[in-house]
Amino acid sequence: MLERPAHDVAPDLINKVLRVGHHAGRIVEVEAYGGLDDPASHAYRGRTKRNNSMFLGPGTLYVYLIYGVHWCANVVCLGPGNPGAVLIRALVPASRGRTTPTAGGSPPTVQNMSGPGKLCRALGITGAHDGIDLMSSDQVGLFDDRDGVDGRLIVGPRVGITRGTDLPWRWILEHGLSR
DNA sequence: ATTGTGATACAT
DNA sequence: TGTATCACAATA
Repeated sequence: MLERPAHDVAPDLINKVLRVGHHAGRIVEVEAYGGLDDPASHAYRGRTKRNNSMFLGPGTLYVYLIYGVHWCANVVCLGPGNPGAVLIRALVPASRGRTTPTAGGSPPTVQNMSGPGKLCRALGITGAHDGIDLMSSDQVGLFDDRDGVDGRLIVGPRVGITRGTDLPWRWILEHGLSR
């Protein structure tokens, strides 16, 4: 499933459910990032302290801080010698737009999960989750519930980058954020 | 040759 | 605001 290039895995993550603790969201927008071949990837210049979890193998959660403010979450693909990851850019509440009432805080909404930084805040993802194995963790999980939002996939260039802008490695579920 | 440090550019 | 990179200094 994840042991393929990120640009191959990315569209397959659409409509999968990402769960963190008692919050969950259905993936409706993703971007793929490669390794040494992709100048926009954090792994482009090899292994560093920050991108270390991109090298831990498929199923690893790679979480990094952007603008010194927002956490962003990626699902790592491929193996240690050939890093790649899928940036999760937007979610909608799981279970057909309704979320189970949670003890305390209000459940995530469409609006507060529409963006890579916002979704991490909504689900409570922080640097503490960097490097977690999605397949074996009981705190975080990635699921195919064989359900999802109907719609076409819109493919286009990645945003917020200065290099590698030619690659059509962004996938958005049409109407995903409006249902 | 290698390692350290301060400035700076920019943010998958 | 954190990080990587670059230029250059210091070490040896």
